[in-house]
Amino acid sequence: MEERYNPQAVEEKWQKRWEQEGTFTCNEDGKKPKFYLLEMFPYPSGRIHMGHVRNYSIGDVVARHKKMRGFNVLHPMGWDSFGMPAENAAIENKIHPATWTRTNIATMKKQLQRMGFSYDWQREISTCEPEYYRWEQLFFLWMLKKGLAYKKEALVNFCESCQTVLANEQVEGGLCWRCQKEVKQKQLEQWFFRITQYAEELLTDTDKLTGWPEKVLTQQRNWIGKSVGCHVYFPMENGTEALSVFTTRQDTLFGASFMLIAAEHPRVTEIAKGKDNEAEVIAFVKKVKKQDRVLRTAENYEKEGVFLGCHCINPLTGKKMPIYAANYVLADYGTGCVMAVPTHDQRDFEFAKKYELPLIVVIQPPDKALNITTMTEAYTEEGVLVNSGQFNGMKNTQAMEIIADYLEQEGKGKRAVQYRLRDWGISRQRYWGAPIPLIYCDKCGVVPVREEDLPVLLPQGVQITGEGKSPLATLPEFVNTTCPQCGGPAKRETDTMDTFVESSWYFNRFCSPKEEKAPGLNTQKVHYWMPIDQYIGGIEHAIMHLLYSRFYTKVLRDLGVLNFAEPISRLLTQGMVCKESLTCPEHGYLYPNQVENSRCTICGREVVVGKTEKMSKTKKNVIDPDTLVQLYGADTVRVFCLFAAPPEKDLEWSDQGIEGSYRFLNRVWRIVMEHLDLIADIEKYHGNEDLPEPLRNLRKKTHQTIRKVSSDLEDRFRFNTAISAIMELVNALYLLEKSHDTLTRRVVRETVEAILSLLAPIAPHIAEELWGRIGNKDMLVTSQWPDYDRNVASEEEITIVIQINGKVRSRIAVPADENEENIKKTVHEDERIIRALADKILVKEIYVPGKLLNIVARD
RNA sequence: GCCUGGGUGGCGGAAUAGGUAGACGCAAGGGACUUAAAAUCCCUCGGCGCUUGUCGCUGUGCGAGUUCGAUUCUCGCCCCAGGCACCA
Repeated sequence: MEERYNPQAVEEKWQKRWEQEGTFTCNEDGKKPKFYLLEMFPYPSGRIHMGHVRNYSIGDVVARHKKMRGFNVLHPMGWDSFGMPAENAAIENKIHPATWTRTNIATMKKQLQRMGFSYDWQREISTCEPEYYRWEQLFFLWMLKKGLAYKKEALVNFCESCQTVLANEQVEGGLCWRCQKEVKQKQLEQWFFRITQYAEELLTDTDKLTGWPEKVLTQQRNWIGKSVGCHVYFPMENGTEALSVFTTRQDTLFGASFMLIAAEHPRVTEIAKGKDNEAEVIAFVKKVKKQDRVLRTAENYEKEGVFLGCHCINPLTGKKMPIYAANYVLADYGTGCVMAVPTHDQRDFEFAKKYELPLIVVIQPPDKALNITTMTEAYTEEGVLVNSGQFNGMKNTQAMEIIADYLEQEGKGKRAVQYRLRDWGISRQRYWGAPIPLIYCDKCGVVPVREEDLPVLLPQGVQITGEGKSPLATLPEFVNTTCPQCGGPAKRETDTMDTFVESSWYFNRFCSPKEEKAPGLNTQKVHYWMPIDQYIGGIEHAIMHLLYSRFYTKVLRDLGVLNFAEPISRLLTQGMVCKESLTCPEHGYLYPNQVENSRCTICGREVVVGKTEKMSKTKKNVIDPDTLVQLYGADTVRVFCLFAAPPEKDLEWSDQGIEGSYRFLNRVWRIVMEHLDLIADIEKYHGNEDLPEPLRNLRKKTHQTIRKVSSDLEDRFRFNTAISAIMELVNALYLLEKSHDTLTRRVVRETVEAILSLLAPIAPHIAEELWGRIGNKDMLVTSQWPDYDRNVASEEEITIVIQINGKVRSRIAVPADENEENIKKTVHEDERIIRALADKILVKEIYVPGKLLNIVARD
């Protein structure tokens, strides 16, 4: 009896071999072209889930394929190991974040190794270790020196009952997730990176990112949100400091009939001071501060405001404009003040109607006359200026520049560019992050930690309760220090850095993971490998992680560390693996294995099936691949993940179908074993003579499959269709009758080799095993990707579709090089076409070479 | 709400430059092999209709449009997902 496919044995054997031989260890020297392939490193949340497996299976196919294509491939893996879940685990299970994190890393590393991914594990990094974050602290100091890091007040979510700062994720419907009390906004001094200084470069460089998906670039451009307009100065009637406004609609300036200031803007309380309704204003400001920032500016959100008892002057009309504090204006965009033009802005229109404020039409549409008493909505289209003094009669689009010129001449305004992008707040009032290396001295102020004193280590002995101030602030031995400048007593900064900082430069560190000299990056090595040739990760990182990484790269360039401006040449954003979340009314989110017959296994209550969303530890809607690996082996899991959908598409998880992938690998195993004795010691066919038809067809299919799989892997990243094609080739091989004839054996050998080579990046273990069994001495993983012969792959006969008025009526088979004239002749001899055209008049014929002939006919 | 994507059989998906809709696989049904089961192999498989055919109509979220021809392009709508600056 033939030996059966035993994935566990095969996979463990080859994983050991690859490790022993250092197959995936790489270095800089070598004559091959370099290829840096990187997948987004995981947060070590506990166990690998299907989202990771999908991401890393895709990456591994590319890495192994590139290796077979002759590239010197860098394919590293590491851990984005600072973050909130470690602290949550500490609160829940009283386990130290470091212990929890390192245990998770060990587990997940084992899981990844069992998947057979081709990582160079010698380069493994973990961002929570001082060897990593010490350089980040150094970069912080350098950024501070350049003014790229600075401190300012900013709002945080604060729960007064827990006395702690909450992440957005920890606020559920405006309430604290732990105590259900109302969450307040609190002003805190926080550190920021001046990403806005790079806004223009980040924007213009998107044009250079030709290897990025357009949708990601569009999202980044919109996020940066450049708008071109003017600052306009509105003098106060009482002579105090004029209000400066940013507008992109200076053409509507004559229609500005009132002024709006963001409720949380410091100017609001200042202006209202001593006014009759000061108390009312203060109450309003308090109320708005509680409103959700996102909702507040929504189009259909109730617009609210309060009169500040004061006017400013329209600089062009000289008219008095009442000043209101409003909820739909944001303090941190533009100047925080907006000139309201109710006739030509919908939100201002609604506000004006509500508070009975004056309307002035300044743009007249071409087809109708606007009337302020009958208008039901703002007119936001183009038109001709009216009520606009010397600019009357101009098209509003033309008046843009002219009015801007006028404002500049008169000193009443200035052209200006505004970005929606805000500076990157990096302070976190948390323990499990990189400490910000600063010291506060009563005498010297803010003093940077001396470079030679880095790293500022995270202290170990800490109690994490989820309540009270930042954990570091509770440790006197950490907080109390001496000032590096004056030697007097001083206190350390107790905030840690946003974990996005670590992931903004880790790809550089992979190039010299053990570098101990400042700045932790060996320039020669980094410049050999960088930029990343192919980056692969979830679409959910389209904006923040990828934008921060681009920014940080430009900063490191300007700090003289790097010599390039963009870290990623080609980007593949994979869709998410989604699954519905399950919640128990008593126990919250549940893992799939905590549910039986739609009941919670802890308390027996009925579970609520939530919406389908990306797999995450928080939602517990994760699938652990281990059981699948145990059942079917890593190769099957890899094939299944790749076969289920194209990489960019979201994948709603269902384990239906994994049997099919397993069956396919079994079919591959069996067909090779069946032919083993016939093909083991024979050379593959590579001649030119005329073959009998079944062999000719098999060869054709073989070469077509090589062509198809090559282009699917290389150009299209369509692994699902690549696998389909290999399946078809395997099916074709099954249809061939076995024979001892030498020619057949040689052609079969060619096909089998092709199947195994094409399968090598996708299901590497089984391919490697069978490759050895058919008598190859060298490993498949380091062998060459197969070539195809165009002539062998080409079809000698093609099908031409015949349509009448766009509907398929017949098909004819013709030689591939048949000319149009002969095809038309054959078509008109086709019985079904003759019948269909019997009572019709031929109008015209459209011939698409090699594809179809459409006959347009009428009755 | 805003920004960005997506929607094709019972299911996952295919159709690569506007040109054969449903490749490949799953599930289901029928059959072969077997004492039996598993495994394997073969057949059927979008819907409706009939004269059961190399048949007709219909069909790619919904409604319109452009075109000889639209899953593909344009406009409007519905639904789903991602992001919205402290989840990573």
